[in-house]
Amino acid sequence: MNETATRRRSEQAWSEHAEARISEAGLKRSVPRRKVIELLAGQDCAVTALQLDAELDGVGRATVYRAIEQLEDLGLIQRVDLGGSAHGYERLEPSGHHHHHIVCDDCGKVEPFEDEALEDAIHDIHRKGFKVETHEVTLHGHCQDCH
Amino acid sequence: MNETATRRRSEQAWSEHAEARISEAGLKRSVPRRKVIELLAGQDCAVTALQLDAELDGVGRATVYRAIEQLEDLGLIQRVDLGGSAHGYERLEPSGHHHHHIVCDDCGKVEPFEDEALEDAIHDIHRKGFKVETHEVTLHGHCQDCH
DNA sequence: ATCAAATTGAGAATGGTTCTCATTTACTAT
DNA sequence: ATAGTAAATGAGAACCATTCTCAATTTGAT
Repeated sequence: MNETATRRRSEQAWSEHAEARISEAGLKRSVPRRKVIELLAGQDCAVTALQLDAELDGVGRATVYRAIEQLEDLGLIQRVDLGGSAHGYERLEPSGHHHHHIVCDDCGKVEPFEDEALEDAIHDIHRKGFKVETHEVTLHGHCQDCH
Repeated sequence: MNETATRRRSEQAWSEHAEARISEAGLKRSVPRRKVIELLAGQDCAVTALQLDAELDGVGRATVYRAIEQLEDLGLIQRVDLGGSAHGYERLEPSGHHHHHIVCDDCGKVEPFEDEALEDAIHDIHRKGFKVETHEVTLHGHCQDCH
């Protein structure tokens, strides 16, 4: 199985998972929200609310923002700060598998990366009085083109 | 020497360092910008542009934002995303000493933390084509009061 | 088919940030 | 000191991202 096929299966798993969680939470399965979920399912990295809105015909902007808020509250997506003015959002896989980001502060280019040792170090952090659910790591610097 | 005295000395070192870097960059030493620097120097954790503006009489909002942009470009402060609508900013010590943040996604409470092993893991990350300058780590979860 | 509750879209309102521009201030060379 | 010049400023307009409002529609359970 190639990479594209693997990703397609994971997308499907996530959107089904998301729809199921929506129902469990007592919310209805509406068409516009499903469109938002499907679009998020197909992204490789973070997208902004306005990017989603621009891609979705027949879905109001308010609906996009509302869907994002609900998905975030249910732990299905995560907000990430990639340096610009708008926030990005990306899937949280049920498996826990995820990446972090490296950002060029000059041109704004964003690349995802994964690091096992980093994950281990983060999982070893325990703070009294806090139950940690997710985490976000961003490296800032300059890319080759801007250096 | 107690903690307060240690911090006071570090604040002073930072504001002097910041003023010096401002001059080196060919910028003038203006009174309003100095007020912004002094106020940033006295903070224990991240503050927003609007918080700075509210504290500073006789300094225009635009000046606060301009000062923040310049200080960020010079690597003297760092922007951090702490979950709310506005961005926070905090000093980057010349020594490299810094903390990260743990945020309660329910009430918005923010606590700083430090972790040596985490820093080591981050410093071991190398990405071809990128020169990493700074990094940001945020843990999200629920605090005792909200759990 | 009926009903109540959830959801929606359009647009207004808000909050945070950036821009504009005429005036003031800081540094440099006299 | 003084004058010249470029940087910096404040007030408010403008802008972008986000949230709110509300009447109309859709959904899921009866």
